[in-house]
Amino acid sequence: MKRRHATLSDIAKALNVSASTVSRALHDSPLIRKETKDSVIAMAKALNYQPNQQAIGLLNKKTKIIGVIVPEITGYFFATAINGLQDFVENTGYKLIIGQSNESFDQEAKLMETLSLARVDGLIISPTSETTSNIHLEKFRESGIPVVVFDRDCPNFLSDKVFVDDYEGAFQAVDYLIKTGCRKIAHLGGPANLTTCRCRKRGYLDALTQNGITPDPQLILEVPGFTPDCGEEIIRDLLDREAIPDAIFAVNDAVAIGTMPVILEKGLRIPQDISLIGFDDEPYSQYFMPSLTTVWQPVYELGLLSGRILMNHILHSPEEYDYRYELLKPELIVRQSSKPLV
Amino acid sequence: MKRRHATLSDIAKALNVSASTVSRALHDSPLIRKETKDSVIAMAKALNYQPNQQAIGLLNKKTKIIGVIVPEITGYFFATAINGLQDFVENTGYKLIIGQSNESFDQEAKLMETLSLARVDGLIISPTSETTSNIHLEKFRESGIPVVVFDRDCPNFLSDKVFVDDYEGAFQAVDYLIKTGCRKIAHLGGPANLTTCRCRKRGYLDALTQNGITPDPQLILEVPGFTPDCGEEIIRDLLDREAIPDAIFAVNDAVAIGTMPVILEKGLRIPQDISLIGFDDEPYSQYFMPSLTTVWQPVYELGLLSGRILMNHILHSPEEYDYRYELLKPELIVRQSSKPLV
DNA sequence: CTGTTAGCGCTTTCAG
DNA sequence: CTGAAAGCGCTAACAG
Repeated sequence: MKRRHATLSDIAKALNVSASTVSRALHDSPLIRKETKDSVIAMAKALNYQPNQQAIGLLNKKTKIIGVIVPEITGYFFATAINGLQDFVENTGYKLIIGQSNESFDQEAKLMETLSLARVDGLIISPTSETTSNIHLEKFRESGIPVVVFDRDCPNFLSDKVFVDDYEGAFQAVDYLIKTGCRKIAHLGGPANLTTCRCRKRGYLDALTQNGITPDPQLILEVPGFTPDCGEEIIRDLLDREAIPDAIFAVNDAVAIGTMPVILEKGLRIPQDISLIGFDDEPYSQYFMPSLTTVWQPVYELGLLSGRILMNHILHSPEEYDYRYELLKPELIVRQSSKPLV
Repeated sequence: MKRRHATLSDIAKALNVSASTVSRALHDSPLIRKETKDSVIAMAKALNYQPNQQAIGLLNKKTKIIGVIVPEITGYFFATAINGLQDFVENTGYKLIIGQSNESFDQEAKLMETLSLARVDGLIISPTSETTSNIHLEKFRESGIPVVVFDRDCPNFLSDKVFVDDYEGAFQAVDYLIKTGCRKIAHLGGPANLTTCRCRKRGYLDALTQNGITPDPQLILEVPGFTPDCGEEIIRDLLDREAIPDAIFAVNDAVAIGTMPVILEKGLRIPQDISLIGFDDEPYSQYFMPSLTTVWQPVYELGLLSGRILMNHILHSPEEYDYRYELLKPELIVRQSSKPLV
């Protein structure tokens, strides 16, 4: 049974008043007599009135929707960030439309097109590993829609930005490896186009050199993606060489975990022969054996803060706006896949 | 620099024609002369015209938004289902608004309120483990908004439904355990209010009895949630008893994985002393050691099909509608945490 | 082939 | 205190 939604004038007619009176009453305007208000409110409830957001939006040019674009949603990292985002946004009356770029620039551009059409009031985005141009973002900003870039940077694009200090996290991890006696530390890095991956690599390199170790190019590898099979594949190459590393710092937990079966299968022990450190602290990482040492990231906060900053920008959009730049602190979580400090 | 979005009449004015001509031209109406069309299209592009969905929606009472409510989004299961859903919906011009109920009935009800306010054209929902009443769903249906229930059933609620055959998956898993020589098979079941959990339990029970084994109530436990620590906690109780099971069938992979460290720590071997089977086939499950035997579910298809059915209902909503009921087939994936067939 | 008009549901002047 | 009227951007009769 399809019932039309009740409208303002439905209430107005039922009460023999005008639509504007009803509108004002519902907005608790001081211009309306108490009794009128009460009867209006009662009738609204009786008719199960719900204001039509589209009409309101049409009027004040707002959709109360914010767009989110992430590379993917099935992994722990972005799903958790979205979680934080949503928990914040929920209480503001805003809704989230989420799109996945699948690490494809074209899909990302297409999504932005869709979101632009949907007239979102703001955008939160983490770019793909293919994204090198900002034209699509610039177009968004030119039409006055606030944008927050999070986790992965879009260099040269001016906007609010919220990141995790990847450099610091990587530095700590590698520094820790060195302090536990490791010298030949390999790095399984991610796609070099991503700022996160570049930062982690820099952290790795700096930790080495500051500890008097010359980085060995042979030990610096790049995986094409962030899944366990990427780790599995690349570790086979690495372990087939004569000089085997005594530690591995992987770009994330998934890659690290992909290496574990191969390492053990070669008769090597973790951490006695090879220490292993990941990045992200995924929920499962502590359940592997040995449990995985990793760098925890404040992902939930990352999403939450991005949401807070965007909403702030949307609601009190000033003429002159100072873009924010936030850097959240990660934390090394030591478990069994690395040796104890000596 | 905030530029107003171009409107139909902007184009009309620039070309000295009426707004309706522009509208018709843009819709490629046969009533419009080719030259007019061309000039309109050119001008639309020049002004970067984007039709205002809110105005259109206001007119034809559609938002082109469909609401999605899932218990959570950070786990592999629902994230992947949403993935499938989104991949389908993407090409239809519809957008998704996703909400998480966090297994709370109140949050679920509140989300439905929000989605109703947002005037979504349809709803896809997997209810919480607390949901026992359908009043909120009924209200939705009464206002004529198509609903698809997926994965977890809302008994007695009439709508399209898409599930995985949990009974069948569980039966296969337990039958396999028995065929590999296990007799004392424990079940770590999930919240009994969930149809999925009840079906899995029934599959477990039937597999036992059909193989001439009397179920042992001592071996049938219930975990409060779906995380590894739930498994960790409950397995400690179980292994503290004198009669230790020779196999465990867990409600999902996460719970199964939570038990692994405890089992091994007690000096028991998997699968020689205890076979272990999970449910879901999460991405990491094959990387544990031993790798986890599990029941794979067609999650992506689950989401995709739910989307397809909903869109079909929305687009060709007939007067008389036969609700669909789809049951997708899971598949047992045998790995190292269970013994080979004898 | 094209223009005029009305109206989707709501808010907001401007008049009473 | 309340009503009438205009308009957000678009489409769909109804006229030419």
